[in-house]
Amino acid sequence: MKRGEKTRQKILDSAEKLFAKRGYHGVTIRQITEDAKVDTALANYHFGSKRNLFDAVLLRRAEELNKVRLEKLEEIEAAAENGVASLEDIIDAFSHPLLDRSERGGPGWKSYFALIAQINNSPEWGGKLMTEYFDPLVRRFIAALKRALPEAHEEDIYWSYHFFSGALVLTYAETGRIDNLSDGKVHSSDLDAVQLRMPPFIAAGFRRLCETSGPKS
Amino acid sequence: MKRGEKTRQKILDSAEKLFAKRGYHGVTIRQITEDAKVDTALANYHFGSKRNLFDAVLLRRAEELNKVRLEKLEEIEAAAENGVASLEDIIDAFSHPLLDRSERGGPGWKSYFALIAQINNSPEWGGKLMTEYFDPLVRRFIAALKRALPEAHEEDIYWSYHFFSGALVLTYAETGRIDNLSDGKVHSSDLDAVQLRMPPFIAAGFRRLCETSGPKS
DNA sequence: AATGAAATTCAATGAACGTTGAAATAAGTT
DNA sequence: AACTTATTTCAACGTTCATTGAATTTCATT
Repeated sequence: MKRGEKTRQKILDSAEKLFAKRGYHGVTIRQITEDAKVDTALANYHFGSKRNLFDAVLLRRAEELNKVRLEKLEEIEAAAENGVASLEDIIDAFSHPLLDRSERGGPGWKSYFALIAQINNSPEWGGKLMTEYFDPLVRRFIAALKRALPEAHEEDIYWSYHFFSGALVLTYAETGRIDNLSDGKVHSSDLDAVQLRMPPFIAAGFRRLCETSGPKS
Repeated sequence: MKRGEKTRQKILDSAEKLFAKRGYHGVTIRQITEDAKVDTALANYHFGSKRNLFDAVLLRRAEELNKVRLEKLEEIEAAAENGVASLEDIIDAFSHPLLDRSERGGPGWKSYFALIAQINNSPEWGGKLMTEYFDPLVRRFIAALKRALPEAHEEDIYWSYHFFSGALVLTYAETGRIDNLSDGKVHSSDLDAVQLRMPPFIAAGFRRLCETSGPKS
């Protein structure tokens, strides 16, 4: 490990945690460096600017994420006899790596997903930043979905994916709202419960929309 | 209209627009009052504090929204012969008032929904604020869903609603990401296309999850 | 041990922040 | 027209912001 690397990682960890809680504008460099127990000036020394630090936080885990999701997709396609994976498997390959890391990857991953959930729905970052980090992978998944639903109109695939994406992102936002709504009968932190339910729910939606002629039927 | 009411509304309009674009912490009182073309001090004079102004923005349209959504639900329940509305109708009653106002209600409504989408997925506001403004209505809808799916386990209803909610919220966030992904084949601003597809997609998910014994089948 | 670069500390910068009090203006009431 | 109250303007408050330059310390390499 290089000389300043421990400091760099401590700053990234604190930035990740605080950005996840209050967003980019809701956190100051001073709060981050105080949480990391390092001098205020070190954030700018290591990352150049607050905005660069934000990008570094997003990038750090995005690469691993994209890699493992792609591997999972290729795996299930290789296992399918005709090279076309099932809808349920595609949905699982897309969501499982995220939910699994949020559930069992430690607090850093949990913060990371909370941050992604937040910026995903914001006009300031949602379009540009998310596109930059995740679109190549998503395009690959959509290609798989098209093969799994060969009769589908393209628009129905895109809207179905869009619904899927929204459901998934709200899940790992873990705002706890469903806990209140259900009076404690379900817990937003119980991502294993989601893993069980997301593929059948979403796959059924895809089939209803994409296997019939047009959205009305 | 009372004396300062025009100023109040101009401040609310500008605050709504700017908060939607960059979030609570990303906007300053000075930017808001400059956009509204009023003196800086007037925001504090009329609303007391920045935070109170934020709440006032959220509250302004929430009441109308809750009212019309509840009316729609009661309407379809009254029209159903046994008082139990269909899944598709419930989903439509929940989402249509939102999507319709975002599409045809003018730029203020569009900003409002973008703002709601943003804070819905944030830990800072998502749990507490959303609960405060919308939970009573959501509980009413969940009761209707339970009646439409009498065999369902409660947990499956809550998780299905959760997926529904995530899909809906991402829709009216309108970040434009789906536009890029589809190379312009679909447009995130085409909410009529969503109105057509959301009820069948979501209803199929509900049925798959809630009409079978457990999530695995 | 000496050297030199990298990392860290310290103090300070100018700018912008939310908020406020006092003065000025506008409008409704008598 | 005089009075009263609500609204608006103006200037400033103290605080905090991201960032920086210079001084100091740390550490790997000689």
